[in-house]
Amino acid sequence: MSEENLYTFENPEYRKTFWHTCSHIMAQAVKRLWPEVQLAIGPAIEEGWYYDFDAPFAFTPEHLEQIDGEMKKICKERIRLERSEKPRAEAIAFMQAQNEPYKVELIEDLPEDAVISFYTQGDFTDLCAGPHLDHTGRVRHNGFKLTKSCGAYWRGDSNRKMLQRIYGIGFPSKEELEVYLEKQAEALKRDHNKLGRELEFFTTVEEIGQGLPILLPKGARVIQKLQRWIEDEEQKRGYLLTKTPLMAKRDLYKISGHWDHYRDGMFIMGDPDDEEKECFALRPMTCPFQYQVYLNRARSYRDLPMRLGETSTLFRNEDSGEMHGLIRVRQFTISEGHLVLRPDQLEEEFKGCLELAKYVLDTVGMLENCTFRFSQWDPARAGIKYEGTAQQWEEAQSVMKTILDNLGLEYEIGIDEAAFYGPKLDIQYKNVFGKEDTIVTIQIDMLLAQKFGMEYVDADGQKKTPYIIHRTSLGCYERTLAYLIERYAGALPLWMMPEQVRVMPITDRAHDYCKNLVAELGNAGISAEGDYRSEKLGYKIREAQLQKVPYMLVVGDRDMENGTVSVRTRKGDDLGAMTPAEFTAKCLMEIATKSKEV
RNA sequence: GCUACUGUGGCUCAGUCGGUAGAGCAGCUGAUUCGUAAUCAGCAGGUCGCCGGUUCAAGUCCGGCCAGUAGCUCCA
Repeated sequence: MSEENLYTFENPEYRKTFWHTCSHIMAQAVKRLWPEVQLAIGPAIEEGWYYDFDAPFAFTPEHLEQIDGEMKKICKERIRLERSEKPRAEAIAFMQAQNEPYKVELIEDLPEDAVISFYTQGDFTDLCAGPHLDHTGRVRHNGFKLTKSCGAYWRGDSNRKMLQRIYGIGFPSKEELEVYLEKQAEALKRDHNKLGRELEFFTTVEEIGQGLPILLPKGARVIQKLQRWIEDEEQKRGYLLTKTPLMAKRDLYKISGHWDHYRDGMFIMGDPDDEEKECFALRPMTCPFQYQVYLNRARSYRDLPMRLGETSTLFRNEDSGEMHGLIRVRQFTISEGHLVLRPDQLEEEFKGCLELAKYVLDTVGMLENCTFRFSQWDPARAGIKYEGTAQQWEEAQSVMKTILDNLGLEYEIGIDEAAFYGPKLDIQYKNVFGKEDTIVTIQIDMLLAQKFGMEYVDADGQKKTPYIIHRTSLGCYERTLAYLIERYAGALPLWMMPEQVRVMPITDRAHDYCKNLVAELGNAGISAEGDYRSEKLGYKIREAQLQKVPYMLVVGDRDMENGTVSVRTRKGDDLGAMTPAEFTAKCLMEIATKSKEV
């Protein structure tokens, strides 16, 4: 990067520095307004910055306005930021004198030999590693905005005090800020939780409960199309379909380890502590159920790889604050699968799983926005969160690393993101708020086969323990539907739309012609509906457009005379007149190729 | 689970200082038959999330619960 580009927003380092200085300006403003407020931490983040405060009152929008006003003053004052260092004891004494206990704790936790640096801007000094801009005037008084305030635990620990976090975003100019805010507002219009309800894909009902959405006919139809496609695709790739129970006695979960590691996350029926009486739990995952398929009889090395697939409904008792639309729910259905393998098949099969996942995500148009995360264990939580020995974990993780590196896959590493039985490759997707969730996961498991006594007789006559891959292909259907709604702003590709064509007679004279057309399209496998209300054409078009119906077929006297239909797309393109046969062929072609056009 | 905020017909919202609920869209009925984003008229629709308290009187004030939103924590 050339010298002149160094100090521009193009440079991510500069951007972080800019936002970090913004966070100091915000902290200075808060301290000027309310000296009793204590400071925690205030970093730059991916988009903007935040600062955590411990205040004796709750920040309201009015407080944020006051802070904003004070920040503008600080920008105009063009205060220089000066770096300084203090020895450890002096640094602690300084922050104690300032009555900043959180800062004291931060310093105490630094290694003995750490350089402890401070940044001072006028009357405000903060513990900080830097770097920073040279003076506060670099931030324009109209180039930033405080976006929200909310609670956040001190040091991310839910057992410690909840502080108040204020988020902000800023740019070198007012115009850039406005462009950003405009883009944000546009993104929020795609929010599946709003659009999905408006378009009647799903709804929720208070009496049914949190995280239990009702899929309305349109949403149910989309999911049905996705499921049929995935089940067929998996069958082509050698998967065997299974159908296993939605619940089991606690005994099963004791074997799998879920009783010890996941009991709080399960819906339990019966008294879990009364060993005399039967106790059931709804399944939070499919693994131990699908393993029974393998265990049904003795297996030979010739049976492997055994690829088991199931459209599997799961139940997880998420905490009440976690639910979100269709993205985080308590009951959902996933494209679940388990592959039982010989060690020499692991790499090939893992590749196959990844290829399948990439193929389906690409087909639905989501792959380009996915990122990959190699989720590893945290040795510090061995035996608490994780089962198995360090040796087993090292082996599983190194096998996965080799596979990923051989594939040349770009990924980031997530420490302490693994499953309790093994490392994962998670495919992540961001919603309109920028929040990331796992859409697809592929996991290597070297532990559970042994727990369940799964074996195969190898060519040498010896009994051996297989490896297992846990994986999804399209992931959770509810979550995928949510992301599809956001990705396409509700205008899903033709092949998955519940209503693909709407036929619109201009006058009553065209009703019979249209009814015929709807029936013919239906026979050809195209979902079509007719709008026979005595409304004007513009009205019918507007309504179909708002409902994102891909094709509108307009039929008037002219079309009836010529034996044609006038075709219009939801994008607003007029494709002119064509014969019903021509239109049907065009439509069927686009459905068959799963086209993303229209 | 935690912090903050929100809850008025299917949807979007109004409702003053506490005085007994109002509009638009959607729906229904009728008229209209109109060629590419809203035809006109009429009708109907609400225990103001639920429970309790204060008060002569609560949509409005207070408490609890339920549900929703953002974030934190969690996410096999």
